[in-house]
Amino acid sequence: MVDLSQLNPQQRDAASHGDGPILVLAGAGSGKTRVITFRIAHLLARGVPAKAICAVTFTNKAAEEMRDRVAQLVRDRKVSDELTIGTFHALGLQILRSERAALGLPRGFAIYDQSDSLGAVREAMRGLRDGDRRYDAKAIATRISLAKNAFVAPDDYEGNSADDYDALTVEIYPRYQAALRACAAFDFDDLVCEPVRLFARDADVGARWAARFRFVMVDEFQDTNRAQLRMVQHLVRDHRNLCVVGDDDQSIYSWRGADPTNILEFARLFPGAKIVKLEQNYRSTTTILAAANEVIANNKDRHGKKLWSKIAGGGPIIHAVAHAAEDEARWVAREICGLRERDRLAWSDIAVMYRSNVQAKLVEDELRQASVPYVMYGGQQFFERKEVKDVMAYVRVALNRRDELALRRVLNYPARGIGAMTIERAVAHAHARRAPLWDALGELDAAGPARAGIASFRRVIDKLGAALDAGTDPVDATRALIEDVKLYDDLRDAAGSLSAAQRRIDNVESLLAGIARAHARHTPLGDYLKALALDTSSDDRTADGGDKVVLVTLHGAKGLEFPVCFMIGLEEELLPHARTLNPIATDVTDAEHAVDISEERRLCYVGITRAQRKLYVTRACTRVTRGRTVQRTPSRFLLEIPDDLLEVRDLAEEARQRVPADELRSFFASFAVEE
DNA sequence: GTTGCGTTTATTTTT
DNA sequence: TAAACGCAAC
Repeated sequence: MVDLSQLNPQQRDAASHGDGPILVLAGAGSGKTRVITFRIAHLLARGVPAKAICAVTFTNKAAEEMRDRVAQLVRDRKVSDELTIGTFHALGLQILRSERAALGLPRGFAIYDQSDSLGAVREAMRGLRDGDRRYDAKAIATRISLAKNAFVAPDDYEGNSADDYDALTVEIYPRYQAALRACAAFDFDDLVCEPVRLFARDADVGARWAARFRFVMVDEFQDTNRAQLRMVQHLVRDHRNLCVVGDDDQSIYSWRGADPTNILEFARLFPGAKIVKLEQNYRSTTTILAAANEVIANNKDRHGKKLWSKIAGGGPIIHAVAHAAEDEARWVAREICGLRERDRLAWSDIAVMYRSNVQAKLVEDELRQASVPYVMYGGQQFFERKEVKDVMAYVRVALNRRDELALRRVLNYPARGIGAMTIERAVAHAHARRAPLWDALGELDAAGPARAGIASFRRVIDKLGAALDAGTDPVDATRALIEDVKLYDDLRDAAGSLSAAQRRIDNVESLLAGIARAHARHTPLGDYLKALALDTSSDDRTADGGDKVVLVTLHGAKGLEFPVCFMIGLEEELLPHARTLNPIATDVTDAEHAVDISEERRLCYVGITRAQRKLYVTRACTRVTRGRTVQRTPSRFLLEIPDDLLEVRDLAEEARQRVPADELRSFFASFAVEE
């Protein structure tokens, strides 16, 4: 039996809830993962088979953590392995894969990641309105993605006809979708939408999946979009055993399609739902929570919660005011050094959080100056590793000749004399006959200057495909391909230095190692490639082993916690951000709709509640923005924190007093460094 | 294809 | 300010 007495009364109430819908409003640090894992363990103990339980998360990391914690609780790996725990996208993929026949899909159907799908949008935009090709494909891709998130089908898209991009999307979205289907490809959003459409289209399949799970749980429910809600609604259609956990006050992703009404209107969506609030916080001091509560209380449209904790101490929140942004960053760096020396903190106990990535630059400079080790979480797109995607493209084509994007990616890579002209002719030929590009290539093979190149391309692909079909070790088959196309020679030629070339070769080798591991697990190669597309966390950015200060955006900080947190740049136009304050004219919103800063406030709330013991909120009075020095106004959110929780530090004043000591210190420091 | 220059534009990001 | 982008020339 599971020992639910380890939980507080509200947690226990939620974890032991039986049949029917339940909404768990879990405040920051209130132990929501604990509730979900105990609930799963409790259901198992009650005799519910593991196969009948499904838990959905947003990230692979969250899914992994959940599975580990359940495994720890039930102490039976066999049982915990039978649970369905994964992201919405992984679940969608599982559905598509098992209904492959009903959908008429080839075994090697493709998953298009963001850059693949952007490429497909570009392709769909070709030829259309050729005169002004200055349209940004990314803007269209975003609209298509948002439409899919809102479960709007290609033919139903309307948008705002006054908006050029919306109007363009009306034309592009159906073409894009048709192109994907022609390639037997799905983008990330399709992984959620298409299963739902299949359920509606095919009653048998729909009934089967409605009966597949007896209990469904969804984490971070405030982040779900319309399409995801549809999927969940279907999965619990027949039994309504749905447990969702989330926090409306931490809804910060509506800009990418999350629909907070899902959590706000849960009781209406699922009549008779039980609602449990988790308000005891096990993370932060009373001071920090008081500040958080005061700030978030200014938002309307919330379920309403007041976090409390038993953790005392930590002192007041430090409100540091610098003259210039550079001074702010320098002070943060020095204070971090002070914390380590005075309070014996590890670097990794400390985080610096900011609204937008550009703000990190000044802090980075100062930390480097002070020799403080740091990592940036999230940051920019991690390097795409072109060479890995190239090899994957070859394999993708070998598994699915219709995967046009992959085909075009490597058709002339490494160069084999197939120029833009030839490709265009082949594409035109294929589209005219509504046939796959691969077949068109076969017909062009007989003539033209690119004849030899096309023939050799088809030969290597066919050879790889045949080898994979024949059950050859996929690593051997792929390695043979790499040799056939002389990939490593090309990498060596293209790279600037020997070490750069070696790194890229190593990247390909680690892909091969991954394929080998998958093969050892009896995972089919196609399945492994699809999983790889959905998995970004295996990249080495999560390598957080080292003791380093963490630099992270407020968005990226959600779900994390640190003993000491610095929230920097708490100024109007930074938080709340200028883009929220003055929506650009081309946007739909206008004077009639007052600007809504509630999501910015939630962002601030998320930041405050990351801190366990000590919180610093800092700002500057002047800052260089776009090459201009501008006067800054304190963030309105800062003013919402009661004064008695804050201790103000005037850094300009402090610096003036400290100048002699500082100069002395830097004098000795320079002495020591130069020897 | 790649380099270089002038121009433009400035959130947040996972799957 | 600075990086990302478009376009022209190699």
